[in-house]
Amino acid sequence: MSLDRSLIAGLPGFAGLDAGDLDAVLARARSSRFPKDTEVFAQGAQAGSFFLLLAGHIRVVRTSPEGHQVIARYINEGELFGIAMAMGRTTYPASAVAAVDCVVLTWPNAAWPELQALAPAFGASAYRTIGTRLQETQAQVMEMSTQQVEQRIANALLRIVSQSGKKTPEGIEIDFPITRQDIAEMTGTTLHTVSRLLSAWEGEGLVKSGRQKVVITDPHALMLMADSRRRK
Amino acid sequence: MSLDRSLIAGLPGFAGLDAGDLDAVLARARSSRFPKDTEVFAQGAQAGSFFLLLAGHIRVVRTSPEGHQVIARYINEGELFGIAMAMGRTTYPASAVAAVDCVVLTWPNAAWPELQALAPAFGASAYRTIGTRLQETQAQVMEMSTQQVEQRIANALLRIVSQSGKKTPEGIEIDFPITRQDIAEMTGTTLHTVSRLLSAWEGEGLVKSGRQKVVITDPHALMLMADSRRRK
DNA sequence: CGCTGTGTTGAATGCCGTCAACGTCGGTGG
DNA sequence: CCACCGACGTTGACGGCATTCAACACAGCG
Repeated sequence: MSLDRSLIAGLPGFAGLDAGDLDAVLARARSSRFPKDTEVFAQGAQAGSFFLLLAGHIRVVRTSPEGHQVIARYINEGELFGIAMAMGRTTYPASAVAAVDCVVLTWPNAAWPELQALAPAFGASAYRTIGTRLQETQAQVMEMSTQQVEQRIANALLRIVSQSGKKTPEGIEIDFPITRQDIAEMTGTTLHTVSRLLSAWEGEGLVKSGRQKVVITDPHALMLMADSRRRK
Repeated sequence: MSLDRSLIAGLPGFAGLDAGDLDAVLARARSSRFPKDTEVFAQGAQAGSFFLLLAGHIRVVRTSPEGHQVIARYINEGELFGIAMAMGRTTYPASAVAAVDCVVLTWPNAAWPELQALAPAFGASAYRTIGTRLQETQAQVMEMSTQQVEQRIANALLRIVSQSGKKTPEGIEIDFPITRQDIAEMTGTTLHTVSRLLSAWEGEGLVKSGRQKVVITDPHALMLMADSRRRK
């Protein structure tokens, strides 16, 4: 058999399935590799499949008619993505780009009902995922409405490291390449402002940053930064 | 029987049900009236029920720990709301406040599986609703990232009238009371800025506004305003 | 060795938030 | 009926934060 059960056995959507069920789930899937900076799917394209990220990190990007880009979220290992179909959509609302080399499982939309039948937890888990993302996105709207750029960037960094942080001797590091521009597109600001802030924070010993790399050296101080309310 | 089938017969989630099924759906529901400015449910409260708005308009408000309020959306007649439960949540992530006198159907969470069994379209419709809201919220993030206040307000007004617009001799009117403050909380700005903008637009003949009232007199011109890109 | 992508930093502009004062409408109670 | 009061709305002045414009530095790569 080409795909090993252990790839998905530990995921919440497939908890409690026996070996045969897991094999049946995998039988409908195709595994593929996406090199860094390649698109898994493109915004506006017909949504014929849904995906599960086995390894790597994926950037979900929305592009406005005017060409502005916004990073809606990062997908971590083990997460579903591109589940437009479960939301009753026929096209993908955003593009998915591999932030590093990635391994992805792909199912055709037709497999959705089958997976739900095989794994009762699968549907619930998927819908919970969507619910969580709605929550997070609404929280982001609140942030953008009420917080200064400084705090939004601090929050964004903390959110990333909490999900994709790698401990190093110097602190917690974001374990995929991320540019100032990326951070700007996550927080609705410009790379200039991000650069200035990171430089300032580096001077204060909160972070250490380099080319496409950010290390949080003092998470606690950054958390203070994140919710020190400047506004009334 | 206390509730009439015609209340829900036309809604997408209950399409194609016969009279008996409709009665069964209604049998589990309770109808209640919420006077203007009363809460249907409160942010953070245990989510024991979900709701359908039969008549009126409801404001969904999120309040930050610091006391900032943001209007996440308005609920229109015929829409489900407070469906935290379908997203795997146990508390409501926002408050729902009646913008005018409202009539609301309430089901206990336990009725969710029953409704899905009775009306296969119900589940799909509900999940499509959540998907749509995720979409809209992400679009809002894009707006806030890339557009000026002026365009965000124009877009917000157009979105409202497209859903809750009432034609009048003078133009299209928002058919529930809405204050400058409300518009500010939808767009992440201040009531001062909204007031200035509306005054300016009134001078140019785009809108006519009064106390808790906004009428769009020139929708086309407002649409131009909405996506005239100032930024690069 | 030049080119492209990334990052830094300074200076100037301007949008929009903040502060402040006043005007107006509508409801309420004497 | 009128006076009062609170909620809502308007407008001006000021200033700060972040964008914009610009120039340079540096790394990686063909």
